[in-house]
Amino acid sequence: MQVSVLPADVNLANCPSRVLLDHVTSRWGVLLLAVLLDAERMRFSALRRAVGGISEKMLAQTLQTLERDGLVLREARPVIPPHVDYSLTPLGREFAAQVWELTRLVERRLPRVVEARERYDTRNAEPSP
Amino acid sequence: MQVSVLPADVNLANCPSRVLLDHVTSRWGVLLLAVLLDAERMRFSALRRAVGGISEKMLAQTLQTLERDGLVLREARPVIPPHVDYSLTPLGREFAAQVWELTRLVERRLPRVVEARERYDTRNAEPSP
DNA sequence: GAAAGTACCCACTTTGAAGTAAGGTACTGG
DNA sequence: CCAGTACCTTACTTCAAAGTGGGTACTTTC
Repeated sequence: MQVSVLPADVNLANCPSRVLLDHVTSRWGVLLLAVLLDAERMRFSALRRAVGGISEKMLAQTLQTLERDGLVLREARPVIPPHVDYSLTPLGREFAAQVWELTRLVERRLPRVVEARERYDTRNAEPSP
Repeated sequence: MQVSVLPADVNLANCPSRVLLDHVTSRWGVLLLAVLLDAERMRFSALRRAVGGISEKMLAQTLQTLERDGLVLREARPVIPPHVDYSLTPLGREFAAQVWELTRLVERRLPRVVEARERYDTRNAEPSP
């Protein structure tokens, strides 16, 4: 029996790859992958401190999504107080490398973008109120 | 007078780079940048056809955001019917190259992610109903 | 004995991103 | 003369993402 596995295409509206793309480009997903690439392994509260502004809820939720997708490995040691380590899987490292580059590019090119916005705004200023 | 230009850091909650990151990782922003990298130059309706499921509103809105950020160049020829070409600026090409790689990686690795999700779901199935 | 660290979960509310639908313009082809 | 093309804009609505504030269970430190 023939199981049809069409190649994924993000440009198709109902392609499952869209969901994965949403996960790895999500607001907190990008940042978590990037810091995990720098860190090898991190605890919950260290991640919370590393990613400015993330809430505990969103941290837990995003980590679960990435874990389910096989990008993040969760290792809990049943001690008191609880000790949980998060790290990237080999698969996760592939994605993290990409988004890491993207975040660095964003940081590097921000000044140019700010200039571009200023140019755009003066060019498109209201001509006559 | 000293104008302080701190280096941008996406891990800081109130860093302006967060906004730019949101733009280039937005649902439709990623896809538009990626198709524009493949195409050199594209018209509005061609983009609409290329990116499955995008509405005219979101297409116009996302293009405006990317244009304002200096990533996309809009060239309108005042003819009837209107003819508008969209292309990447050199700056835009840098970002597009990154997200292009990311979309290809997503497509390539989707099968592994699907497997990972199945493993996760059976492992974490409800233990006793 | 009170507070803080540790890693969460749950319920509730808010926000904003996105979808839907319609209108508008100035023409061309049937 | 009506439909269609091309490129939008505006108004209204919806829905999921995210924020808020609480609780847990146990230990160590002040």
